[in-house]
Amino acid sequence: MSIRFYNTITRQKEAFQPLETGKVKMYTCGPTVYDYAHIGNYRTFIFEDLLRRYLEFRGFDVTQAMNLTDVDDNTIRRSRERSISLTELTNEFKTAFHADLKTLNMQAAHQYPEATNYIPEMIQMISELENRGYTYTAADGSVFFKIAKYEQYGKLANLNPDEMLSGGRVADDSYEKEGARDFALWKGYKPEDGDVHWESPWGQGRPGWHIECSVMSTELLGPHFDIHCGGVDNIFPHHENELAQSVCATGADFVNYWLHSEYLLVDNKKMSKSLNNFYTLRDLMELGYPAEAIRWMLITTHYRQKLNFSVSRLVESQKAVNRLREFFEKLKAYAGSGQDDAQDQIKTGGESFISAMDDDLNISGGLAAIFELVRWGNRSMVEGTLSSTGAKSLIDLIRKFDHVLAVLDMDSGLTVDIDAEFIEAKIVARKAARDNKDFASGDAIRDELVALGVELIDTPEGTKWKIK
RNA sequence: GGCGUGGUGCCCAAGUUGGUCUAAGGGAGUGGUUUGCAAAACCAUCAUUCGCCGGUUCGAAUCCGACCCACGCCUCCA
Repeated sequence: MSIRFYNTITRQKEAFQPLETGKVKMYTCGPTVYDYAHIGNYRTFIFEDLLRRYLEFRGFDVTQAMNLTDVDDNTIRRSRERSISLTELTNEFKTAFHADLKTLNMQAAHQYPEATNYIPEMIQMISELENRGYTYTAADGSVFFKIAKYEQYGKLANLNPDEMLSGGRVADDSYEKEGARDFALWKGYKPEDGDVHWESPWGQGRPGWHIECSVMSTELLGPHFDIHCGGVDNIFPHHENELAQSVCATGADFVNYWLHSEYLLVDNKKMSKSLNNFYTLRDLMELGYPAEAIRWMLITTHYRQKLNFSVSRLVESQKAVNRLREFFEKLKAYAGSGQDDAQDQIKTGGESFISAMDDDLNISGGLAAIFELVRWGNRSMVEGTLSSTGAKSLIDLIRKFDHVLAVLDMDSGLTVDIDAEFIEAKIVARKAARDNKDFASGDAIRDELVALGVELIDTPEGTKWKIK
């Protein structure tokens, strides 16, 4: 059996076959760094994290590049609004982005190419397109890609260029184009661009949005690579345009598998900056929702399924994480001496997980396999039939699963306004009361701490506490 | 107008190349076990039913047709 992915360009699931055996090269569209990313944005990034982690789980050597768009209309406009330089603005949000990735326990990409570091290469690719006759230059020094010259245009998005409506937004476009659907490779300088401009064969200006990804993916992964991902809103126009540029410039095939994640919704509407219905990661953490609950919520709905965000889902997610973590902790503390080495369950559990996840990352099926194992393991521990080697084997398997899920070792990111010493002192006082059978005093201490957001858990190894 | 996705128990959600679905898994609920309390865990229970109508078939959540509803894309967007 092999891994199968739903490929946007063929609109069907296909067996995954990397270009080079055992190695996967993936390019994942990253953020435009003009503001904090919201959790809808993170849904896509976390899907990409899941994809990469699963490929690694299956033994592939993965190379991932994620671009950071640090020059475009939004970044320029925002930096001027704030009267700071473009670099100053984008550095602020690059830093914030990396911090958020860490909070959500995403693996760092191997490369984070930034658009402004690839201007010469972009000019080179545009020149190549010009040489091959795919461009024209407008009076203002802008260079456009002539989609009429590329007969495959529209294949990825499944759009027929002749039937595409010319909406109001096109009329707003102040660049001079021959065809309404042609897109800018290079934008001639305009006063609104301030000091953001570079010298080019077509005069002062700045790159169009799409060219950066064609150039940076080619530079870092080669002209032809395995997987390209992003949110479904990138299918058109961004990825369609990238595909056109790359194929026309290099003459090579571009991407073998296009994978796109669906939207995160709020009240059944797309979460977006323009609808102003978004939450940032920081917003949610300030409201007291741990990062692990957020990660779990985003990861456990299939990536091609719309996910309706709600607070109750975060609460449910936290409980699911807790169930897995409690199981893991119980296994580690298990001291029973049964005879069952759990080999049958480990075999079927592992196989079920893989066969589900191999099918286009069917995470629900994968989780079902894990939780069936959890229930069996808990029962075996309660009944004492599990052997200590069985417990160790289960721990190893859960660790492997957690390479993919990546929640067990997460820092909750939560804090309380009281220090650990205070809590420890309360625990000692409570123990003294309980040793004297003074349960009323002991319970009063428990209640006091609960009111402060701290939960006490009595275990055979003593009383532990956690932030609730 | 063109293209596309989805409607499964109280909530989330898998299953949709027909039978093993007497519909997985998580959360909530209910009843038990365990527990000084709490937490966790375990057991039992929780859809004769898969938006609606009709059809094909020995057999349909899964195929076909019509319809209803929700959402998205058609040059800001993850």
